[in-house]
Amino acid sequence: MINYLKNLNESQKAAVVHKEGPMIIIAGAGSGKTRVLTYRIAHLMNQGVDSFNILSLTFTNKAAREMKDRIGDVVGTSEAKNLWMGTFHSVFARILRSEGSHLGYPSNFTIYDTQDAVRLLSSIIKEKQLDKDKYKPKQVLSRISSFKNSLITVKAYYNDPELIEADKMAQRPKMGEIYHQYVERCFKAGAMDFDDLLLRTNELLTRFPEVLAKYQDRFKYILVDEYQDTNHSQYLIVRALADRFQNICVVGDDSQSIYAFRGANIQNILNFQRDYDKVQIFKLEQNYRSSNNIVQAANSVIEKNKTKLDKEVWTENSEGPKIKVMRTYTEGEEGRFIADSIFDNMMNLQLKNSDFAILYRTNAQSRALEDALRKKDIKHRIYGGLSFYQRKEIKDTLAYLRLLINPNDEEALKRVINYPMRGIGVATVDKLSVAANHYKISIFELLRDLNNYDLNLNSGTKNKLVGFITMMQHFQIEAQSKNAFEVAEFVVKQTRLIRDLEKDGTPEGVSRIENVQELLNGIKDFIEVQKEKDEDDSLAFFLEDVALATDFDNDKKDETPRVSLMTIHLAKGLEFPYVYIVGLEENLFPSAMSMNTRSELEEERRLFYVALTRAEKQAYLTYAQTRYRWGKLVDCEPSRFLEEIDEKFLEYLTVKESKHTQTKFINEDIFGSVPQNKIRFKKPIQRSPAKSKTAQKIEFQPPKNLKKVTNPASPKANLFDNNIVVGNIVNHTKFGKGEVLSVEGNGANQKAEIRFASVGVKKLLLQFARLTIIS
DNA sequence: ACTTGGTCATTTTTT
DNA sequence: ATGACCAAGT
Repeated sequence: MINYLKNLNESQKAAVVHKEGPMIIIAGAGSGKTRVLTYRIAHLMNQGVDSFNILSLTFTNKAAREMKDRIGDVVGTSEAKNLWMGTFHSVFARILRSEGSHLGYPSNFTIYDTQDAVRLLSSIIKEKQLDKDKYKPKQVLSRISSFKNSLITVKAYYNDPELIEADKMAQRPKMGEIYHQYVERCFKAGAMDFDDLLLRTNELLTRFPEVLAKYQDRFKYILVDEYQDTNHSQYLIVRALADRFQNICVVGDDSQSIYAFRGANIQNILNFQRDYDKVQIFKLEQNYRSSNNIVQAANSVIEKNKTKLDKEVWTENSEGPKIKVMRTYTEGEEGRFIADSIFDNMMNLQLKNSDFAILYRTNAQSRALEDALRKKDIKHRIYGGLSFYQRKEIKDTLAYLRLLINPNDEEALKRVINYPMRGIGVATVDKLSVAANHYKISIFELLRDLNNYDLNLNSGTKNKLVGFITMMQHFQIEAQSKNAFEVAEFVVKQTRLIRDLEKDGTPEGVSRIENVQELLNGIKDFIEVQKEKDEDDSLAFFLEDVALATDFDNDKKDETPRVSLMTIHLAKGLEFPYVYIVGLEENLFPSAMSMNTRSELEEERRLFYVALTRAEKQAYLTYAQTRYRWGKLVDCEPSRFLEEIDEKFLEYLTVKESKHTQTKFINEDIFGSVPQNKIRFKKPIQRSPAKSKTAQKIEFQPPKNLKKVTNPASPKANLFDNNIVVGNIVNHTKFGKGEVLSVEGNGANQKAEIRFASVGVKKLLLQFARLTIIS
C-alpha cells in the first residue's frame, strides 16, 4: 500500500487525518486539494470506515471518477467500489429514482435539459397567449431556476408579495401562472429539470423523515468539494444529511467562486463556521502548481476583492518567466499569434500539444482560435460549446429512446412525432396537446386510445397517428427482450432516421449519420463498461448518464495529445503548463453583463484569478483592438484586469518578438491593400482617474517600438475614408468597373451598393472590397 | 402540410 | 455571421 501520508505537507496531513466532526478546508489554488480529499477518503477507509458510509460530492463526474481511481490505488479497487461519488445532480438523481415514488414520480422519470425546459416554457407562454418578447422563455427559465434554487415553490411564490411585485415591475405579472403551469407540466410528463433534482431531494428529505433518517444513517461521512459553488438548495441537502453525525468536510476556495449566475452562494463557505458547531479549520496555502510569478500575480489581482476569507497563497516554486501580454489588431491576429506561439514553444521546448490550453470568457471566441490552430495544423479539442449530445440528430435519436422509457415525456414526443417527417404537422400536435391537457392525460395516452376521443381530425391524419403509436408500442415490446444497444439500433433502423439523413447528401449530412453511428457505438461501450463494473446497464440509466454528463465525460480515449480550448468556467480544477488567456477586453472580460454591481465585478475578477492560476509554467494574456461582435466590427479597450496585475509580473510582447510580421497580418485581415505607413494604433488605455487608485499609478505600457498618435481616429476609419460617394465609377479587382448607387454606414461597417457591368448590383463592405476610384 | 425566403435576435458563464 | 422563427407560396 502506498504510504500516502508521506506525500503530504503538515497542513495537508492534518486535514487528512482529522476524523470526526465538521471541518472546512480552505484550499488555495494549486494547493493539492484533490490530493487531500483523495487521501482523506482513503484514510477514513483505512481507519475502518465502511466505504458504503461515505458520500463524496464533486463538481464534475470526471473528477469523481478520477478520484475513485486514485482511492482505488491506495485501498484497492474493490474496496473503492462502494463509494458513492458524483455530482450533486447525479447522486440525487439516483436517490430520486428509488425514492421518487414518495413524491409521485415514476422511477423512470426523464431529466429535462435546458432545451427541453425552454421548449416547454415556450409552449406554455404561447398557450397563454402572452407576448413572447416580454416573456422570453430563456429569461423565464432562469427566473424559475432561481426560485427553485432558493426553494421557492409555486405556493411560496404566491405567498411572497415582494416577488410578485418584482415580476410586475419587470412587466411579467403572469410569472406565477407560468411557473405553476411549468411545474405541473413537468410533473405530468414525469420529468425533472436540473433544479428539480435538488429541489425534489429537499422536498423528499423534509417531508419524509424516515427517508431522511435512512440516508443520514447511511452517509456517516460526507465530503463536499468546491463548496464555494454550492447553491442554497445544495446547501440545505448537505445540512440535512450531515445533521445526524456532523461528519461533514467541505473543501473550497472563496476566491474561486464563479457560479453565482446559477445560484451559487458564496456565503455558504463564508458562513460555514457559523452553521456548524466546533468547526475545525484547515488552510492549504502552499501552491505546488505554479511559478512564483504566476502565484504572486494572481494574488495581486484577487487582493482587489473585498469579500473574501483571510488566506495567503504562496509557493516555493521557482520564479519562472513573467506573464506575457500581447496586443493584436484583430481577433484573427490574436488567434494567429497564439497558434504561432504554441508552435514555437513546442518546437523550442519539446512540448506536447496537451501542455497548452487556451481559455476564453465566452464560447463564441473559440471560432477564431480554432481557425488559426487548424491553419497551422495544430491538433486541438474544443470543450463545451455544442457538445455531442446537443446535436440535433443525437437529440432526436435520444428522444425516441426517452419516449420509450417514459411515454409521458412530452418534449421527447413532440420532437419525434414528425421526425422523420410523416405528415403530422404543428396543427395536429397542437390539437393533441390541448386535448391532453384538457383530459389531464399525456399525449401518448391520448394516442393510445384515439378512438375514444373526438379530436376533429381527418382520417388521413388519424391513420398517421395510429401508425406512429403502433410503431412506438412495437418498440416497447422489443425493449423488453433487448439490451440498450439492440433497442437503439432497432429504433434507428425502424424509424429510417438514417435514410432520412442520407437524403441530404451534404458533408454535414454525412457527418450527422456518423454521429448517430457514434451514438450507437457509445451505447455499446456504455453497456460493456457498466457490465465490467457490475452496474446498471439499462437504457434508462444510459439516458440519465447522458443528461447529466459534462463535456469531459465523453472524452475519447486520448488518441493524440491536443491543445485544449475551453471557457474559464470549464477550466476550473484543471491545470496546464502553458495557458493562454484571450480576449482581455472591457465588455468581454469582464463581461458587459457583469459590470453593474460590485459583486458581479468581483465574480469576474475571481474568474480571472481562476484562469491565471491554471498555469504552471507560463501564462499569456492577449487582447485585440477590434473584434467582431454580433456581426459587426467593434473597437475594444484593454481589460481593467490587465491594469490590476502588479506590473512587475508582466512583460509586454512587441510585434517584433511575435516573429511573423505585422504587415502580413494586416493585409490578410481588414486592411486591404493599404500601405502600411497609414496604420496607426489607437491610444492605449485612457481610463478616468477616479475609477481606481491603481489605475493612476500603473500606466499601461504600449509596445515601445510603436508610435503613439495623439488623436488617432480608429485605424480603420482612416482607411475607409477614401471618399467613395454616390455616382463614383470604381474598379473592383474581381468584378471590374461599376457605378456606386448608394453608400451607407460608416467606419468599418460602411457598405456601398454598386452596379457592376459584369455581375449587376452588389452590396459590398468597403473594408473588404478592393476598390479604386476611377472617376 | 411542407418549403422557401426574409427578418430578427443573438453572446456570458453550466449541471 | 449564424441561426431561429415567421409569413406567404406550392
